[in-house]
Amino acid sequence: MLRTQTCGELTAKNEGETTTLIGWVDAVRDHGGVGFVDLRDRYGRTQITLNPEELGGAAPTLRSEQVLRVIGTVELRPEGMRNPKLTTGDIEVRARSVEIIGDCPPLPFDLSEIGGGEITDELRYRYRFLDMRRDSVKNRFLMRSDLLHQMRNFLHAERFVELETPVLTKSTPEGARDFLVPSRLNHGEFYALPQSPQIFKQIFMVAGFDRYMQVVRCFRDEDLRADRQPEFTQLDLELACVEEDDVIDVVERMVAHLIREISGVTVTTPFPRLSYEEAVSVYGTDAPDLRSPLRLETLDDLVDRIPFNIFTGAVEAGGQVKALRVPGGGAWSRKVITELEALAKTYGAGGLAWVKTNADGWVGPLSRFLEGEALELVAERTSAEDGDLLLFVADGSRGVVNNALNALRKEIARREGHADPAKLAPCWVTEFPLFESDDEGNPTPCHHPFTSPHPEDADRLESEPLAVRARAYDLVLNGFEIGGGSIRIHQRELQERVFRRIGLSSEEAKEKFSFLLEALKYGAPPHGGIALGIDRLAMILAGDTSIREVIAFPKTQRGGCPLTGAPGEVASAQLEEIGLSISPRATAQPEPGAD
RNA sequence: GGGGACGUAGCUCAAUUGGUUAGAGUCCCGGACUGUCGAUCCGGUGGUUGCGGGUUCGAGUCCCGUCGUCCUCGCCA
Repeated sequence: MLRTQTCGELTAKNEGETTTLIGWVDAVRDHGGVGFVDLRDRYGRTQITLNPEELGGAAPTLRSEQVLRVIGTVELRPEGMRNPKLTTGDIEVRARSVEIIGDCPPLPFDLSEIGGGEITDELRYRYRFLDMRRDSVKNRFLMRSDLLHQMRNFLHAERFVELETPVLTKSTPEGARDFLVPSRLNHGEFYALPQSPQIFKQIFMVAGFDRYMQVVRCFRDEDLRADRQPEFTQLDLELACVEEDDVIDVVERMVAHLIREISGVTVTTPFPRLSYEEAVSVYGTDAPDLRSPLRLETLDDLVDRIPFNIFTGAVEAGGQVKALRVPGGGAWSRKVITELEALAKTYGAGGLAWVKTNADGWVGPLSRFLEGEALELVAERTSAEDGDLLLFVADGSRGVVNNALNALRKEIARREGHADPAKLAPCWVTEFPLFESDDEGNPTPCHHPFTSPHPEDADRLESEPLAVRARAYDLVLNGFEIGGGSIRIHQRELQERVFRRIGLSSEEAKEKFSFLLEALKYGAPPHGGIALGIDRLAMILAGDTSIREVIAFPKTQRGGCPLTGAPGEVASAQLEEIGLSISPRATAQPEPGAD
């Protein structure tokens, strides 16, 4: 080894020892006759004392982030010079040799975590190797490493088998847009990168592995968001001979264990469970943030007694009227409410109706319609009290009402301090519909086409497909979907009925999924599983609002990698090899000075 | 594809109603200093105001376009 200790382990016990350390220059404090260097590595910081005379006069010029190899003696610091903030703060290393073994130019940005403003993400990711030297960034990746380690330990102890699946696989018709990889050996044909290893893991169940796990990269070519990257990591699980409760049980024991180990927080099990219908009704979303106590109330049955034609019109059009009660919101200004209305409008709401109570009684634009009996009914339904604000969204589309109110509920939670990142509120959402209606009104899977219908509803698959519940469940944490899974279809006959229902002919089904259908013929046990989004889980445990913070080399919103510059053009010879040519439109650059 | 915010020194930011030579901190370079731990003090270098066009006597500031970053709607089985 080139070093005898790390920068985090020398203490008073090592007094008098000779040590050799290697680390980065964290700070230089030069006092002329004496100088100090904080040497930093992954494990900590150690103060080096420099005396120009003892170093033979010609001491090198030291600068931040150079890599130094220091040979010296461990000495106790003089009384009053100790630094209680460092574990190595009782000692210092008096250098007799300092060598720059990795020089470093002036830095493109300030690594100091104290003072200074925020650096733009693009710059941080372009110089991620520098960014990661900062404690706050480094610690996120150490945490993520612990998280994966704890997951594997837990699951291996539960007799899961870690198996791998291909990255070059086959494009499937459903779901997100695939990333395609051209085949050199088969011109005109393409692999697809997996959106998830769904079918492979079901085949592992048919093979009898019984309990499968994999930490696996998945790819979806869709637009990016703060919580979505084109490649992301899942913890993928599948179990044979199980029902919903078995999957839910093992996952919530694991998640409670992870949260305890990583965050030191105890969450009680079992986690709360809500049906999909209940979640949408009460929170306006299938991924509710249970840290906020606010609830939505449906007023559809009261609109006949509220003389406000926007409300009655919404219900007559097949939509809804729902209210959100904000305790204490009576004190909120018109400006704040206008901001909330603007938010609601981004989700397609025509406007935001509201009333509030203050010393003048009920005031607000809606108050002239809400009087007497109507007011009493609404106040009773929403449990409104003096000093409250009531917000109403009415629309002919239930989706608009729920999306807008979910956004308002989250925004209000943020403003009221209910979105404390240290609080962790997991829940399960169950009994999703098996299908939703696509643009043409045809049923399309809510989850994926291998999800088993609820046994009570299976006979309505053909007659009332949209009313069929699925044996699907999502794990939600602080308003983020961090996992989703289901009990799968393990009978070929039922699987073919579902394919038919979503408009896949038996030829198409055979073409796309013949390997699964084939496997299901050969003795498939009942099975089910789940996939957890590791990036999102790590993000929440780190208290962040973007998964980029816990991804080592993330992509920008346009899908670029600031570090490597990917994606990039390739040599024409490479294109020829795979039999591809690029259409001119895609590569045409406006020529400077043209026209 | 749509909406919004931002883009000024390597970095973080400022610049009054459109008005003189675009400033400060930090970094970097030089100097002073034997106990600092965000060392301090003195001096200095550093600018295509993202890019292109327009309005104007005059544009960092106003207008149009474009590029980039971030947030978001659509999209994400």
